[in-house]
Amino acid sequence: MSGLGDNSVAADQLRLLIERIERLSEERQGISDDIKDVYLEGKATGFDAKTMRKLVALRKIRPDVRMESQMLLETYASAIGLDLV
Amino acid sequence: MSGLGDNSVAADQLRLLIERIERLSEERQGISDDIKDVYLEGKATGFDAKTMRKLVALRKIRPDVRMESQMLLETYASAIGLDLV
Amino acid sequence: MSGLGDNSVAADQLRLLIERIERLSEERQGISDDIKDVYLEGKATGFDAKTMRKLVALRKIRPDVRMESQMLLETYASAIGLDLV
Amino acid sequence: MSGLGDNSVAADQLRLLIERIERLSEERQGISDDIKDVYLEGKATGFDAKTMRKLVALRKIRPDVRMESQMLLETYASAIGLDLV
DNA sequence: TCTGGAGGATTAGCGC
DNA sequence: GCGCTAATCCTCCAGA
Repeated sequence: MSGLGDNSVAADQLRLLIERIERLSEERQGISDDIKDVYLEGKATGFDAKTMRKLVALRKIRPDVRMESQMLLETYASAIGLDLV
Repeated sequence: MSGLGDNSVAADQLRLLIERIERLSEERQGISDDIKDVYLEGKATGFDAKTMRKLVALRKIRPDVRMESQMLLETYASAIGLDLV
Repeated sequence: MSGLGDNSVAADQLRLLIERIERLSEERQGISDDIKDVYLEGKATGFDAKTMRKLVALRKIRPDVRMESQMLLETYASAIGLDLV
Repeated sequence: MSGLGDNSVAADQLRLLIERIERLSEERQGISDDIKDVYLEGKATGFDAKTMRKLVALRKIRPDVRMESQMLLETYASAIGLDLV
């Protein structure tokens, strides 16, 4: 047998791996749901969800890198006459 | 003040929401890393990661729905002469 | 001047590049719309759009590769007792 | 027969639809390749591709909408003490 | 309105 | 190391 017939050791290993992944995926999904709830809570308090997402994304970037990117963008924008304000 | 000046109540609320999201996101990222590790472990044991992913995806679908889709696909494939085997 | 001030040569180059990209993007969007229309047409004729998408995706894969993947999937599915049929 | 057996009218319709989609997809892919080339050309001239992509994305947004979003972002950023500069 | 799915963009992993 | 492909993420839209 090639090692993957039913009940073989390899089959068991595979099943266990798949089940571990599924368990972890469920946990992750639960957290994703929690995150969604926080955004909804923010929205209910009057905050704009999209802007909140931008904030979170920006804070993930190291300040120096973020500012460097921003300056480059402003340089380019100015060059082609795009007003970022 | 419009409610979002520094140190205002709203500003505090916003900061707390953002921080909760960041904490949850970190947790989720940790789990994503764990999942990735399981795939790597499977790969190291000789399993094909892409196929494992397909398995996980298929198992998320209810059997009757999955089979219904599969039958429809086979009907269409046969109609245009595509050999699925 | 650093080479990107307004009206500089570099600024002109940048603007031209951006405009070319925008033109191409519009063309591409037009084609995407056409594709969407064909799916809608198929749907109106009674075909299932999702299954049509699967067909298109499958036909992009070389037959030997596709069958190889399918066989591997079936092997794995059988090993963990997942009924694909 | 349910209308999708080989050589039936429906089967022909399906095949034609699929083929139209494939033709359009090829065209679209060609344009995508062209776009990629323009970015490469820009990169070769010394421009940063990522920033160019940002420019293109920003120009797709109507100025008033873009500025409105930017102002909101700055308000939020200031509230939580994030320095956008 | 809000939920799910499709499209597009970004990013990570892989192979050359 | 870079370019390419594949996967994930996020946004947008259609449908309920």
